[in-house]
Amino acid sequence: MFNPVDSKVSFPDLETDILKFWEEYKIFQRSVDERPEDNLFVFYEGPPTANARPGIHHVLPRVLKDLITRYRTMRGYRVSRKAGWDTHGLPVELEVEKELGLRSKPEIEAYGIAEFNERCRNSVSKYVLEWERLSERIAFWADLEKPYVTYHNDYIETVWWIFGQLWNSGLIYQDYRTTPHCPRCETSLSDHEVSLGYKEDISDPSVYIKFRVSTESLQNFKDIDPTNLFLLAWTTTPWTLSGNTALAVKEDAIYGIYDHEGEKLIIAQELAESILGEDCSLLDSVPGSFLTGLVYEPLYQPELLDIDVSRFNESGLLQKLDKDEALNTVRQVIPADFVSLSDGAGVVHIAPAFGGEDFELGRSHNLLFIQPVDRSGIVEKDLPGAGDFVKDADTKVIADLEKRGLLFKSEVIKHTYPFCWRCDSPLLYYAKPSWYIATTRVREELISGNQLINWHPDHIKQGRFGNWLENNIDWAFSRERYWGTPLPFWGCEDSSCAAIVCIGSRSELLEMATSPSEVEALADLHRPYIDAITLNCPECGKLMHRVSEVADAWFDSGAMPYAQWHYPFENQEEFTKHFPADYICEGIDQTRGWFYTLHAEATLLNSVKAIPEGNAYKNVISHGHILDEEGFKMSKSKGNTVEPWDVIDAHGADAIRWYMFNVAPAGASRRFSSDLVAEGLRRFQLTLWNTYSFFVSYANIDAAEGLDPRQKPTIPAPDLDRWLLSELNLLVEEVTEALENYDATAATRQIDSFVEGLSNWYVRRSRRRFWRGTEADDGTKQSAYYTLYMALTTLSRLCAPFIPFMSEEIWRNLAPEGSSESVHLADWPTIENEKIDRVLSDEITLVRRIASLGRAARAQSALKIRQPVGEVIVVVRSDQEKETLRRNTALILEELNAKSVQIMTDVSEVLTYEIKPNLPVLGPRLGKELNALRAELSESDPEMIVNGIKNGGVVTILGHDLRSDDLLVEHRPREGYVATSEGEYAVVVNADITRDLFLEGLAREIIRRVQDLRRTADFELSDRIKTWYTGDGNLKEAVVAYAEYIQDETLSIELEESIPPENPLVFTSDIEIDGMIGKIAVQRE
RNA sequence: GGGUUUGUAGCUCAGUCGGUUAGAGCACCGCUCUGAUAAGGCGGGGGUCGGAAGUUCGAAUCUUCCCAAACCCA
Repeated sequence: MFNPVDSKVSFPDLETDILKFWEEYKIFQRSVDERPEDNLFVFYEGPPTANARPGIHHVLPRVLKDLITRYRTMRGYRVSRKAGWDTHGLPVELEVEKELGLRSKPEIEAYGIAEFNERCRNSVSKYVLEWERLSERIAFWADLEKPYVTYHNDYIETVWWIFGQLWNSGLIYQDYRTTPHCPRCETSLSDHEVSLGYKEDISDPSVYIKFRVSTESLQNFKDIDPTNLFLLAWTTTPWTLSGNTALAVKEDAIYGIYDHEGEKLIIAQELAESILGEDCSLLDSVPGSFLTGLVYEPLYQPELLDIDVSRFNESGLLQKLDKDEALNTVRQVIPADFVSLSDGAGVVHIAPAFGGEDFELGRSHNLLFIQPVDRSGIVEKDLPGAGDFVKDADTKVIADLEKRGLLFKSEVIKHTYPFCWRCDSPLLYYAKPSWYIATTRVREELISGNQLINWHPDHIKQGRFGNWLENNIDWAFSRERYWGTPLPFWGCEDSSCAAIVCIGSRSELLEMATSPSEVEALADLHRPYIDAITLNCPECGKLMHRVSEVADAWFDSGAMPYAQWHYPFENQEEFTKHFPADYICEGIDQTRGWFYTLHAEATLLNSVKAIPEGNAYKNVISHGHILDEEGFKMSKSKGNTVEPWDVIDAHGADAIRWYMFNVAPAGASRRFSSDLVAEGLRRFQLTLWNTYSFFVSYANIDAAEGLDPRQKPTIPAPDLDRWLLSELNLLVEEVTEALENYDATAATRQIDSFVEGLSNWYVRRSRRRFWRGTEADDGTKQSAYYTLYMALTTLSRLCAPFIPFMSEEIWRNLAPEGSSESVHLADWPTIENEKIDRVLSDEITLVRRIASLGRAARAQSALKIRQPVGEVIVVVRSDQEKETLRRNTALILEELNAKSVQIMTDVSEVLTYEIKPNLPVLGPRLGKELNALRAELSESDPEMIVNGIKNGGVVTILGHDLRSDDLLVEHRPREGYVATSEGEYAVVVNADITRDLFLEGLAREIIRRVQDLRRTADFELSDRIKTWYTGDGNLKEAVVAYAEYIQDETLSIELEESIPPENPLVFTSDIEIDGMIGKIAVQRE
């Protein structure tokens, strides 16, 4: 006996029970521990940040991770999965800033870094419980009890070790980079943050400035008089003009030299008219390349004002110049591709300290680098607008230039400009020193390593990820922030020594610290505590202080394969065994995120021989995003997230999981739809559940007679059973292949279609075998039970990784004696090749197709299904198909409720033909003549052609010899016949109803009414009854003629023609069938 | 601005080494069946296969350009 199964089930309740079972019996732990230690499948968990509640969009990656790891477990691998939390970084700091009402770095520092970081630490665990609760509820199995946490000291120490390895190999250097900088928060903004703060219609100055060309450089400049010759440049940021160190032109553009009110102006010819107006004359034209090298007089010379001046050296690094060197360097015209002729003057003002393109140009042309504005945006020293914020300095600069006669034109434009999304300050593009890892030095290794990664979807490899690696730039990994892994670099306080050391471990720190006891007392490696530790300079013996920056939190995430084990300080063996990962899975946005940082750090460490392998992972699913109903990404800030608990409480976790796998391939983005979750539940889960429930209820009835579904039948299985077992094994094959290929969607779609066939064909066709009593058994009942039992227990294992709860429920109830107590401890089903019979599969497909056509034909006949018909004629393509159907005659008769069937390959009396050219064959052969042939074919007599090509004959049309392979013959019903056809198949129904058929139809109507009455009376399925009837002569005749049939079908021990007794135990109903009136009654025996 | 991906019925998706009338599920309408089912069956409406041009006997499928969306980058 199995536990009774209610067909009405609440999946959320069921799942909660299963969760208790898993917890009580430690099923997860055992699913790991019971697998052999030497057969590992390594999974890495990409750490989420738990500083916000998890949304439905966090469910997808979790269930994809869980699917593959569960599958591998069942395949016999030991799959340890350490959970992890990503805890550092700006998003965390921003949350805390918001909470505390802090608006800038000075305010944070005034508040206190220690307390601030403490708040950050608490904030990241704020929602850990929520995450754990959701993870558990959706059956995401991971070791949540011993997760790795990026803020732990051990984790930080491993990150330091990595820095140490890279530093020792010279892969780390310091350089400037240009970033969008908020002068009020005094920090760089990420691109994402910048894009949050663009504003339209911002008024800014639009000024054209005259740069005087110095006369010394004009020896050979055409025949132009060098006096009063100016280059005309345009800018919307006059405050950057003091940082100007070059002018850029487009080499292949034409520049004109114009006489304008006695001055000579150089400007792109294309733009001249719009800027100069008509009040000018063209003196000469030159290409931009002719201008390069021209020396011009600077507008301002900060080098005279004790402002630091540097210059890019040959290695592209900035080198500070002394005053004389600075004064001896001229400013020149240089070429640049990015010079636009769509606005401005075609001459671009270059200030390397204040723009990304400018900075790169400075580097490639060894320009001067002058930054007379501090990080809070205040102009320095004696420049115009000194002491003012840059935007306020603009008007003073303009006034100054006007006074000096160097302003050509000053206007105001409206354009789009970025502002800080937090404090609304205008952002400045500002070059700042930053720490870099020379990833470009291992670019070849990054690219060749990528070739070994198995990407899903595969276009990521050469597309997104491959392109990113091809265009790799050095990794700027420092952040001027507080809550992060502190960079382990200490610099000598003596600027003439300027030595830098990198600390690779706590013990090294202890060794080099000026006060080892302070290091020993260091309970937290974060700022500000670490900042207090000083070292003795190994070069000069003076004090060294830590640099102020922390590491990019992405660096932490990429360190996870090592840091999760505190490698190399501990767990060397664990690390070796768990590197690289067999499988990882994250969103498509991680291409430049975790997928890259993992790959980069492994490649770098391998290149310095710190680890034996250069790839951190072998297989990866990069999944698309869950979008909202409008197709936009879900995010907390947009407020368009879906609460996962609502969906779970309504439909259950299995339903969500199934939806995630089934609705779209993992790589595609999908709009979340609760309706589709419900649809999957109805179509798939409930169908499977009801099949299961059907099985259990009948098996329990028959158990009373000693029937055991687990018992292998002694007689050979009927075709239907063989068919199901064949389909089942094909399914095992397909699902296994799909999962080996990390294709969840293909797998679920196969399972879906199997369950459809199981329920709507196998069970429907087998229902009577389960239903009839053992006394009527022809020996195939045992086979039916056994077959369905095999299907359900196999399905339970196949479905276990997808819908772990329902699979568990089925397994726990049905699993054979001695099986593992959880399906998740069981082994993946093996393919029994000898059970696969593809011919049989094709045959049943044909039979189902013919049955479907037949039902359509019957529907057209306007006869109800209960009314038997005399004959159907089935037309198929070949003798082989004819034979197949002949073997399934009984089945077709029953499906179509017919008395006899004729199976033919040619029925010209009732059908006519339509002849079509077989295009794939004739197309290549005939080419252009195909159209003429088509026309001719539609005019020809189809019967003549069919007769012509019969038995290998040839028909000649328009000079072409056509054989049967060249043509397709389709059937059309002749007028007056009820028939349905599809391609070369057709079913014809003879709609003549004889008296006998009519009575049988009536009998079936009566049976139906009795069954209805049984149900209204709430009888049990197996209750035997007594039945009374009275009525119209036709009805009586039908009952008499088909008494035995009616009794069998309705389990009526007695069938009596009389007025039923008045008795509360007797249920009576008046009936009316096509105007024939009667009465029936039933009573339980 | 660049790269990658996607665009097929109201919704979610199949289908593309070029081939005959572009399919399925859901939703909608009609009919039907029912002693496992929240179901099942049969039929119907609903598509310029994102748009345009080209190659070809033939294009949802190949080529080019354009449009839209998502993601990444600038």
